[in-house]
Amino acid sequence: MKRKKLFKDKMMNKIKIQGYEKFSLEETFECGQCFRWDKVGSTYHGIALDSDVLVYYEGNSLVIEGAKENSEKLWLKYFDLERNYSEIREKLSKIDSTLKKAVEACPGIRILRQEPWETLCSFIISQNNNIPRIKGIISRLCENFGEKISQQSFLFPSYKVISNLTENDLAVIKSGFRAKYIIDAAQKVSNGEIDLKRLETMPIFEAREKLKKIRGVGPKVAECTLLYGFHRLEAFPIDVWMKRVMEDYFKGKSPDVFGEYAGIAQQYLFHYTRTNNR
DNA sequence: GTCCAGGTTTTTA
DNA sequence: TAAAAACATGGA
Repeated sequence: MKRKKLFKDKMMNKIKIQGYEKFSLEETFECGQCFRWDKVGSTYHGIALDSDVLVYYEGNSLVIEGAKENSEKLWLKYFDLERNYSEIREKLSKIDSTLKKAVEACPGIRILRQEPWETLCSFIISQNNNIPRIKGIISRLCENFGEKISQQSFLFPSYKVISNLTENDLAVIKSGFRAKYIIDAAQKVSNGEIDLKRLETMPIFEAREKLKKIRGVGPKVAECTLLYGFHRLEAFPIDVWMKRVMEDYFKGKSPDVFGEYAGIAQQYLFHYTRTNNR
């Protein structure tokens, strides 16, 4: 029985990607944009694109083990590997010397294209919370209400499913006061009040206002959702860390100084100050 | 026991 | 209108 499973694992579909430039799994997964990727030895285990996968380097290839057949294109998009980041890094480096340092400290970061609903829900959970606990809550949310896709893995539950739950049902995930926010978000998406499809292309200022109609979604969560869930690279989330960065290095300036890639600039700066202050 | 965590809502002055 | 306090939970 166990042997059979092992055999099956061995035969699992593997995708190999080459030709990416300065991409780092560690910098990308540990920069605070995602909560469902975990380091396992020298690999990362995660659930994305409806698959339970292991990703790692093999020579100069990036391997995605467990990916669906013919999903290479989707994974390229997921990791944003088709975008010319070296050009963006150069552009950003010219804007400011602190930003230049931040860029050089973690050039392997990519902004993932995560599922919009999962991202919205995850960042609602993130408020006034720490990363280990955010991960725990999300993992319990998936185990209790998501579809099981393998021995240990569950998909992120749909908004449809969550929209029919009560705060009491959600007690098992121990999200505290955030439970009612999660349900409100699910209901507003379910009943069409919030149209995720339209948010993708809507002018960003309108999209912000739409998202903030959800209880528990303020400027920070809205901005994170736009950047990580909708790949709106001009979105610029400001949390306690970024507030400090802005105070220290960009006093009196607006995020506009970072231009169309403000979100990517934010990610370099966020990772830079966090790793330097520990 | 107290403080804090990738904030937001509610209450208070 | 702006500034505090409250909000659940768990680890340090």
